Amino acid sequence: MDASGKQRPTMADVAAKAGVSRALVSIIFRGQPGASEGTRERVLRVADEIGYRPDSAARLLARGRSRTLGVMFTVHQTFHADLIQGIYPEAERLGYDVLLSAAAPGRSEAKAAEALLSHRCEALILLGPDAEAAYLDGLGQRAATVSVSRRVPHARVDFVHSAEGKGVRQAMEYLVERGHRRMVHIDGGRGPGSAERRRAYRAAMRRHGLESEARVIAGEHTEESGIEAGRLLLAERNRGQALPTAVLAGNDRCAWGLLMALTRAGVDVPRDVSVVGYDDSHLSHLMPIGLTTVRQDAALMAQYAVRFAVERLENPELEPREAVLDPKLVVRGTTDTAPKTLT
Amino acid sequence: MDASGKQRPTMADVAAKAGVSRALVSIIFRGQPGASEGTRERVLRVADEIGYRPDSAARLLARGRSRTLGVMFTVHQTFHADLIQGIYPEAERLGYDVLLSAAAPGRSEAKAAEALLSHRCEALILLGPDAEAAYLDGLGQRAATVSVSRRVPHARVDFVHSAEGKGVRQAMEYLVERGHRRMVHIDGGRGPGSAERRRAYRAAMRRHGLESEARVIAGEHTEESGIEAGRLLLAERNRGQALPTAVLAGNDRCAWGLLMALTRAGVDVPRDVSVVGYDDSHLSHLMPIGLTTVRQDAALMAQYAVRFAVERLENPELEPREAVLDPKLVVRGTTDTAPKTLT
DNA sequence: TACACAGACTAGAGCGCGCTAGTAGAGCGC
DNA sequence: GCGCTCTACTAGCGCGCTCTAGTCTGTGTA
Repeated sequence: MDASGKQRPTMADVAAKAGVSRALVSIIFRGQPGASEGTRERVLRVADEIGYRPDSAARLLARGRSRTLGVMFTVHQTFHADLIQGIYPEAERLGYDVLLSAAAPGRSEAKAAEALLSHRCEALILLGPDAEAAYLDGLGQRAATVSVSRRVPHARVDFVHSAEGKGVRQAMEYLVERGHRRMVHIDGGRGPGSAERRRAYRAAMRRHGLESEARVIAGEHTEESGIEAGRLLLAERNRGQALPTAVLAGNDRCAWGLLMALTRAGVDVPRDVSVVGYDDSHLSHLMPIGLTTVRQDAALMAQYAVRFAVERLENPELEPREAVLDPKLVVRGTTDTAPKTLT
Repeated sequence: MDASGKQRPTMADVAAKAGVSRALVSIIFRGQPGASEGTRERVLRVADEIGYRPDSAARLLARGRSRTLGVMFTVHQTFHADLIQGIYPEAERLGYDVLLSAAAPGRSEAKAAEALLSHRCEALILLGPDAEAAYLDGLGQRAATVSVSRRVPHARVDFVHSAEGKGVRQAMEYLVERGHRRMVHIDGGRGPGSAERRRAYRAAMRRHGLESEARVIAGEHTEESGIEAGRLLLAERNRGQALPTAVLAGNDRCAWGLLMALTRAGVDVPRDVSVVGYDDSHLSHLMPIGLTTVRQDAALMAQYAVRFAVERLENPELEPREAVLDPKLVVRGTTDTAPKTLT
């Protein structure tokens, strides 16, 4: 508006125009007591008129604290999107700002994390981090740090995850009850939670006397991985080997890929093969028949992550904590009783 | 390290410990000339020892400029993930920092954008914004703003998109050449680019004398939408109506949903129905047979977006510009010649 | 010897805000 | 009138950095 240029207006501008001191404007914008109703309204109106917005860099510099949470996620991980969606409201509720930084092919987690730190995030929430434990511990020393889905032993890092074992167990019980015996697991490699899921799968097979049937196909938490596993199984079938009657995928993305591969090859899911995912990422309920999956409550995990971060901020001496959320098998359309075949 | 507490070390600490002035440390950290090689090394070593990291809030406050680009995206839009991945390297190349802010159910685009602005982003890159043109124009007045995929007429906003018309035309030509006549379009509602795509579809149908066959099913750029359209078509078939021989989806997510719906119902793609997507988001090549789609080069679009933002920053007087990238039909496995049926 | 001049370094103001320590004035009891 | 409290407000320092305008050497030149 001013001919003076496009400089962004500051608190001083608002103060001058409203005929009060800078300090009072500050008080008003922080919602503190100490200003009369009339002045408050007038100042806010003036601020609005000249388009004033608080400068969070200055604000952040002035009060020692930034009240900002940094969230590191990985591009293309749909479950991360679910988590992010849950992080915003909880952070807002507690009066914290949220900054996002993505890891991607070509952009390491370290780079993403450093960016957050240099922007003065007080706490880091790492979604399924893949970096070395030593590095993550280092982050934990520098800021309140919460890891979601990935356990980081012996590190100053809080940990939020679902009870992977329980989830897998539920899925396996469900399948066994429905007559499945030839059940394969596509694992998630070194992805978050996959070690536990793998272990639980093996334990479940053992418990039902199916050790000889147990089979883990090495995979990842990606669609590619599911497709590849599907191709592998189909190739085996073409060589005369029987398909498994059920597949427990490492996560939903993997299940999704597998599903595509099987369905496109004319395999009927769930008639011929049952498929179970893991995550209940927002896509899972979309498919016409829906993906049977183990639900991790993203919103709740997000809430815990934010609270852990904030509580650690308020009390840095806290010992690293762990939140274990109970996952829950969500039965949809990709599972059925085992096909009647001779074993 | 110090018993004095966990205060994060500042430039003054480095200066004191290295026995030089704060100013010199600043010079060194900015990589400016004016310090001897020896001092430079020593200071950097000391800084490393005490774990000093520049505080970008203070830095940003001190120099007028933040050299930070704010990127607003929508959670769960896979194509946005592709774009983000492309934005980082280009921004880094030009010496800019990147901050991300997500719009999500429950978090409006305005909120996301304001967050970026208050963190002093100098420029905004909006990925497929959905807000009102007037609001976006407002943003354009306040910061260098680039919209990707969504045209914002009469607004102070640069625009990067692909030539939607061309892409659709290529797809339609391809289908017509292969004998398709009953071709349906699932549109993207008011999603970015969908108006143009819809227009181009209609024009193509007209050009081939297929006006009477033209049909647009209202949709969105989501998997749900594709599934729903699929259900609609299947329901029609069950009432005796013929399926279309080809479907042009509003984007890849929609195509993906449609594909699931059709395949699950026993419809063979591409034998019975050909499906074409739009975006070439990173999933499209994953499916076993791959999705035939119109490629928008995400990396290139990201580059343009970043450059536009930076150039506008350097020269605010610039008239709003538009980058139109040529899309390209990528033929994969979801399209085939039209089934031989009597029309 | 005097003087310019480069290179290496420093003093100190100021970025926009938060916050502590105040002040001015109204209202009240005595 | 005095002291007191309470509300409404203000002065001004300091957050950690950048940047302008220096100072202080040592060296080359007349």
